[in-house]
Amino acid sequence: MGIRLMLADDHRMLREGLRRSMTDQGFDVVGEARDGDEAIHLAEDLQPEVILMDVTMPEVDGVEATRQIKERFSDIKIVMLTMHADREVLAAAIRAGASGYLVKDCSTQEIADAVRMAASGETALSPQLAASMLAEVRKLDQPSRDEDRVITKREEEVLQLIANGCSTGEVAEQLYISQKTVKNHLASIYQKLDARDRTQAVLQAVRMGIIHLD
Amino acid sequence: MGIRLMLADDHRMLREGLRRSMTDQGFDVVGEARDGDEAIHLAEDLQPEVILMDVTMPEVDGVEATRQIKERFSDIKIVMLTMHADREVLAAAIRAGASGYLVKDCSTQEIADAVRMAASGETALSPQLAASMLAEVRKLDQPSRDEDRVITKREEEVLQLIANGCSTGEVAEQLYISQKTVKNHLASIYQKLDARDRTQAVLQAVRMGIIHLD
DNA sequence: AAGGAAATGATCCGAACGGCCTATACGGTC
DNA sequence: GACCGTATAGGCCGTTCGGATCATTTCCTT
Repeated sequence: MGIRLMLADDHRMLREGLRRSMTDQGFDVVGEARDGDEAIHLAEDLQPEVILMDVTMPEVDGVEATRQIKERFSDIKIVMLTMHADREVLAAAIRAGASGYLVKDCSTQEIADAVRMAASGETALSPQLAASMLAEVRKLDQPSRDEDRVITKREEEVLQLIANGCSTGEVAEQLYISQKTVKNHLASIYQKLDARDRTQAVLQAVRMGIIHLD
Repeated sequence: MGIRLMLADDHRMLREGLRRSMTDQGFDVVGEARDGDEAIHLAEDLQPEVILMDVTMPEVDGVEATRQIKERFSDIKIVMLTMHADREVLAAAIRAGASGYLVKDCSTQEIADAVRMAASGETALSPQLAASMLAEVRKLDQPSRDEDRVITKREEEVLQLIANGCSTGEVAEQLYISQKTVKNHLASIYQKLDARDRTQAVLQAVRMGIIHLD
């Protein structure tokens, strides 16, 4: 029999397609998980050689599931699947211990190759995510590096709290700083984001993806 | 030969899986498109009976592509595929003229059934999106009717201008009304949206889809 | 004809906001 | 050691904001 493979994806359509493709490629698909939690438990029971794991799944996402599985069963290789080439997610996946990272828009052959490479201990990245990225990723390994950061971490905290509905005073309380400091941070934010009040600052930050709406 | 089917999805993996599944189910897969633009052109050339169209695609999204295809070739049936059950998108898809709406987490059999139903003029919705939704959607079909409108048209104008960066005075100028009236509208908005200041009001309105970020 | 919602407008007032200036402390970098 | 950015904090001041209350007109529905 071929390499013992397990699938983890919350979309049945994709699981079915993968199971057929991978079986045809000579792999032994020993199980399918519908979410990250199930993936963790099934990995323990089935002990597959390689797991093809989707990034976005209910309950526990693929990255976290990967982290937990690699923590307990470090010889299980995990190839991540994702819809879109996202550097942040790629970095997180590599950090979590993934042996590969594939964009779903790749051929059956490419997936099969990646699984075989993973099984033999190599790392496979989607052709779309060239090797050039790898270096960058290693560098960018530290959680949200300081370069190209528009506003500072503290300013971001302030802005996020404002977006969450806090007033200046409430932000000060939550961060254990004075109202004046909060206003200082805001003034700095206004400059950096080219905003003239908190409303514009928050909107601009949302547009730029700096902060998130609940 | 079976029903002439065309696929439109930007993920090759999904296209390959679908092509195999649908071919097995007796359909005649006559073409595949990688984005909305290609889907529109291929639909014209191939004149398929049914198109399985992903919602999220580059260039032109599935909903817009559906709208354009139905506008010119109203007898081509389109079944939308989506990753997640989203009422807003569902409503948009139905408005655009889609004959079906499937969540990707459904079986090959369900997809095949939906395609057959679409071909015979019926509307198929994912079991996950019960028929109960349909009524709601049809009701909500007219572009922003007055009922169940949270804030009035005027209030919406005010809020949109605030979101665009206007101060109270600037809103007043643009709408040819006094600052006081703007403040009155805002006060009314705060009540309705459960906000205590313009920042929260705008954010809440964005969350609710009442206003849009540039 | 009556009632109600929407849009318009006003006054008063306290609280919040934003601009401006200054200052200290800490951590890096040159 | 000097310098720069960040985080902290204070004061001052004029502007803006939001709450409360009230009035007028128009339009739509009852």
